[in-house]
Amino acid sequence: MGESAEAPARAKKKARPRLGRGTLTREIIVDAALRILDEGQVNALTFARLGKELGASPTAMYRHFSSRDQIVTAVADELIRLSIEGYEPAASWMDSLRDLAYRAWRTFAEHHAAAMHTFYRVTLGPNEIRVVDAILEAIHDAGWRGRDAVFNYQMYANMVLALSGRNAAMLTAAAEAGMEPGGFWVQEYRPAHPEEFPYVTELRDELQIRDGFAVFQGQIEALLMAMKATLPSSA
Amino acid sequence: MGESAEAPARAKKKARPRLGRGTLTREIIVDAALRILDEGQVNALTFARLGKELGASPTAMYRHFSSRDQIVTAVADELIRLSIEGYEPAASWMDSLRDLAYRAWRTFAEHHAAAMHTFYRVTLGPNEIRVVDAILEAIHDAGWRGRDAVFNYQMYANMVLALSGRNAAMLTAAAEAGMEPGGFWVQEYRPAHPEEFPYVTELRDELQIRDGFAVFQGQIEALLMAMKATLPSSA
DNA sequence: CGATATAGTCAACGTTATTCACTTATATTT
DNA sequence: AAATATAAGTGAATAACGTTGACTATATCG
Repeated sequence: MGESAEAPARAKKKARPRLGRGTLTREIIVDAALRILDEGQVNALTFARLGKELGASPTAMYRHFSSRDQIVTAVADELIRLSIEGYEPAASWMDSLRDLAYRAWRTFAEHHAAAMHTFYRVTLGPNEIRVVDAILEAIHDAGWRGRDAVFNYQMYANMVLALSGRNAAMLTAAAEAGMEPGGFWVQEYRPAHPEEFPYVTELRDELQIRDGFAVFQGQIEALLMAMKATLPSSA
Repeated sequence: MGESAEAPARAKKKARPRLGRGTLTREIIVDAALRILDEGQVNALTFARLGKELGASPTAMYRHFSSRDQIVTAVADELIRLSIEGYEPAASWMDSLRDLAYRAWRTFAEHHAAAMHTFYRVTLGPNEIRVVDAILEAIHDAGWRGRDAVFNYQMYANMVLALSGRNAAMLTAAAEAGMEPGGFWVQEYRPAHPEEFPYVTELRDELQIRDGFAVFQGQIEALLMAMKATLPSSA
């Protein structure tokens, strides 16, 4: 056994001591995973990278998750938690739904690489059910019940996730390609025969608008307005 | 030289003869890629799989595309082409936009694994500009011009892509997990403390609805209705 | 203090995208 | 038609990836 403690840095490769027993938990791993994804690259989340981030062996994660996919699903539920942290129902159901929608947009934009992997998943996790209940509460306050309530819930929730998710995916793809954040909102067409595409040609300059959030706001307002118009007895 | 033609099957491993020069083209590769993705698995599209599908060396693809990502982008433009094949403007701008929306939904659902990789990309390809022009034509017919036209175009196009794309992603994830196609539209919560989530508990049974297209229809109608309501001079 | 199960580690495997040196089929030139 | 050039298909090699199984240390319980 000798004096291995004397010059450990010079030793073959074993610089890192073994981690203690309770060092890793699901939460710690999920936090690290989110931190790694927040650097922006879609494929940055690898077991090797997780190991480096936590000073652990890459395979240590398998003691807490049975696959990479399970880690991603846990990150998805964490994203949901972040988005509803501190949420309180507003005075009107429309304001509640607006608030929840903007929260999702903001969280997904902030953690876009993580959101890209998660926006189409149903985690069935502990936080997801909280949001679902919060949305259903607003729907209930508006006056819908039963099947109608669920249909309106579906239209709203699915739309918020889809729009926020696509924005996150575009942000990630833009970062990956080295473009500026709003890059993928810009559509710059230079057709060989402009006369074939008169409308694109006419609006060439205006198509460069890149304020994704304003578009999102417009879409949410459109849905809320249409929902309100179909309210059973709002008179 | 010699009589290698006599027993080629017995030879070491070289069963396949070398392909002729014009055998592979971008189109042929894209078609094969789409065929492979249509089998349903997200990660089925590999160079090895492409090679097998085309009877070619996996690395042959690099003579026509410089990376896997470029193949996926080409598949994206092909999806766009498929979705507008045979499209003709309808009598009213709303019917045109409905038609284009349903086409996108159908194409994305049919080729969901491919759509999952492509719905957030701006391909700037030859087919994309055709759809953009078709949408802008309907917007023009409705009466919008300039900046307003572009904003309404953004709301519409972004929403159709996001909703159809999320549906495609859910279909793919469900296939991957061995669920039935509508699996991810079902949200079945069994909370430990039902009284904490009264609205989820009350609507437990109705939450199992799985008709994604009906929801999509509702969302599109909501947007069209809201757009119509803001038309400048429709009176 | 010693047994035991749990959590972290290490080496290995099969796949993956990508690169590079090569070879051969076709198009062009003479 | 023969010679040449060049683009297109090939195969071996590499590094990184997720996952597995055998191992080994450590915290806790009796």
